[in-house]
Amino acid sequence: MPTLDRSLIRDLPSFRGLEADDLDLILSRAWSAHYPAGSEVFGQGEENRSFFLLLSGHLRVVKTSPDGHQVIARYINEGELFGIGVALGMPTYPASAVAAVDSVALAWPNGFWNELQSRLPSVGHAAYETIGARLQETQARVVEASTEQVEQRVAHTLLRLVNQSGRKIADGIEIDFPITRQDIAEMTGTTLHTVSRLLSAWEDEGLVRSARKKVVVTDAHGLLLIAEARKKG
Amino acid sequence: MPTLDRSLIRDLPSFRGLEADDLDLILSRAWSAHYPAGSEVFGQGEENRSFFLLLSGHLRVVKTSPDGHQVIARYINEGELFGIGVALGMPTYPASAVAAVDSVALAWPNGFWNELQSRLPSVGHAAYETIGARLQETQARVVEASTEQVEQRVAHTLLRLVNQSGRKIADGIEIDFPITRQDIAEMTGTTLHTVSRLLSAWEDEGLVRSARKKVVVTDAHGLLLIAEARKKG
DNA sequence: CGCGGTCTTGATGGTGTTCAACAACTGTGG
DNA sequence: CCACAGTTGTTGAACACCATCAAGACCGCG
Repeated sequence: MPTLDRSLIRDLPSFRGLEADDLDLILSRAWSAHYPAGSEVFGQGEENRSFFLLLSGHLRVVKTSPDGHQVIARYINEGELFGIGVALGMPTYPASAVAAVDSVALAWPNGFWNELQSRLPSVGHAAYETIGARLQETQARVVEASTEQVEQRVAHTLLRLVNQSGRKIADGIEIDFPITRQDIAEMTGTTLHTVSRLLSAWEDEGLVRSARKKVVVTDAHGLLLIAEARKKG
Repeated sequence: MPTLDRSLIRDLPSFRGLEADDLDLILSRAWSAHYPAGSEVFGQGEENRSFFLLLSGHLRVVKTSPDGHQVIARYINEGELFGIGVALGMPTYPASAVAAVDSVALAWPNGFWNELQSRLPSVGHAAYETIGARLQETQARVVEASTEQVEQRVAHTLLRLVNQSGRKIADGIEIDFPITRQDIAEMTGTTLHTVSRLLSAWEDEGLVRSARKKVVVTDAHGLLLIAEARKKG
């Protein structure tokens, strides 16, 4: 296997400002793997053995409830760490990670975590900030789920998706990976039927443009108005 | 101010196995404060300056949404760390902490965190495990909120409360602090009316016994059956 | 070309909110 | 010590939201 090149990770937020030696140390312990669209990087409940960094592609983080319902916890974008339960002492992965498109990831053995954290504290720090951001996002979702109507939740979710994984195109911002009505339903706790109706209505109002496995937000501000709408003062 | 005594923290999970010297170091940087029932330890959005450990009492962690809705994120019990956003690099507190009963907490300046983590890694490790457990719990709540009916969510919430903060009494397990229908509603994303109806029904079935600001689970197994009940196969 | 996956749209009904009124309890101040 | 106000809890009735059921259109792929 050819040695991994520093340029792969040099410019990522997690490794910003490291020396060439440090990058080489990190890469010397890493291996890379390709995951075809639809394949699983790790499964919920599996023993936590490695932590990862997504080099290219997009992953879906899916939690399956005891009664078989699927919930999409979040999407992972290029350059993000994932599967870092080792930083929180988790013995197993709490969710599955599935490639939404063909993806490439770096992986390290969990045993490397302590060494990494003590020799390059800035990397550990960055990882904990990532965790903090995700915790906040998860808590925000609890608040949304507890207080908002379906319409507002779907609007918020679309806005989050374009913020985190949006790609600017001619007439708006496109979600950068294939996403179905069912996927959006699993992020918002509703059904694909309701999502379909909402997207149709919003398309009529000129807020979004959608097609098969594709959503473009054409009027983020208008969508925000719906997301923030309060039924009662 | 009299020096804080080692016995205050010696037996807590976070500090298990530390030497007397280590405990003294930790206590030398701490101060303690009393919070009357209903008072705020810190407020959502305030600058994150300190982290805390609850010595006695119970706290409610409350998030207020932009449109004014309150959601109870969790309760803090005796011996638990809280307000440890510093470990995740959070600049402000993401929620408020309110004393549910008269409470006493130790506090440390955030600046002490790095020193603590490097000199006594086991404490840092314990804190990260606490964060991991809370993250998992929060994610479980997202799944519940997205997939379960109100009745199941309330049942799950009661079970979680008695597991985390239950006190065994003659005929069941009592939630160890005053809790209203409204509080339970804010933990489950419903209204106090619905909670009241459910508790009345469950009382008739002999699953719980409730009074003003008080709930006793008398048949945890029966409640679990409701919590796990699936409407559709 | 046929099949499976995706999407749309209508009709119907149930769950749980909302609105409303009142009862029970606690603490306070006269 | 009692009256009163504020908080907490109960219960009924009406309706809104959205899940569910149902049927079919559309699209891409093997």
